[in-house]
Amino acid sequence: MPELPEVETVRRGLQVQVVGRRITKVEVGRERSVRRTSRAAVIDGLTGATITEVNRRGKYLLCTLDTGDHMMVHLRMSGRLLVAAAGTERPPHTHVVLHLVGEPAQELWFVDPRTFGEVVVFDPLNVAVEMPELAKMGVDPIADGLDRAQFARLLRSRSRQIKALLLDQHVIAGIGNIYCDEALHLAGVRWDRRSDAVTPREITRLHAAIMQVLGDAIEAGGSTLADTQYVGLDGERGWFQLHHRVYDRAGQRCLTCGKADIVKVAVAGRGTHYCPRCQS
DNA sequence: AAACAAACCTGTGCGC
DNA sequence: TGCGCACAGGTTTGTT
Repeated sequence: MPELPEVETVRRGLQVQVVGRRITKVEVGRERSVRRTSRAAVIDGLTGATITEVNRRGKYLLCTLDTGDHMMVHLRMSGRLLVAAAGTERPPHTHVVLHLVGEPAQELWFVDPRTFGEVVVFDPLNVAVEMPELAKMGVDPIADGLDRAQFARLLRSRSRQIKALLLDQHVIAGIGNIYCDEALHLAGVRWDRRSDAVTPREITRLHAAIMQVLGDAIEAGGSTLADTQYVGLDGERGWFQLHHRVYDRAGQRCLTCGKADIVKVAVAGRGTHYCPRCQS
């Protein structure tokens, strides 16, 4: 579910509401959410610790603790982080709860119906062993910055369908299905173009489209679809879905040309939305 | 190397 | 109203 803009929105919420507060108690319900390590490792690693910093790399949230350890949270498809007053009734599928000191006392909930997401406490000195995917992650367009020249080099480094390349977290980190389809549409580039055959003019357009879509979506607090799966830390909805031009609009008139209908096809199991007239 | 398909889970929406 | 199937924002693994 959450892509870079949604994760960034959560990160900003954590920055304001959770940084500097000590964790007094930790509850782990479903062990699957902490499967990378163990229930004990997460409870022992977090109890008594204070989160001093919250960073994001791609779709990974990385919290620095005053103990020297780091806490990684990945929301995958259905994960949510929520802050609520201590003692508030918890929603179904609340698998990890961090009790935060303060007045009033609050709790940070990790809620995840599909249980694809995870919470990991690890020693950053052992990152290569405990979180190997972090070392292999590609450039984050927002956190690291991504200029046109570097983007052009990434496109030419492989010969793949452009959509597959943009979704590959080892190449560019943070773009998911929604923002990929939206960026390709804005740039007028079809999903099945070869990455190394995109023209210089198209590279310029696609680079600008990616930066704009991600930036605008962050400003809008991400996209909250009809199922309301994604919400921010306080349960607030994002509104970028109101600006979607192709995602989840199959069969509807293209908002760009006003003449063709949006087509949806399956590409490697992912729904892919595009305008056959605007994108070539 | 690239492109699928399947796997991991649960919930929801749709057609019948 | 109820049932069964398809599908969902992600990522990994295995197979062509």
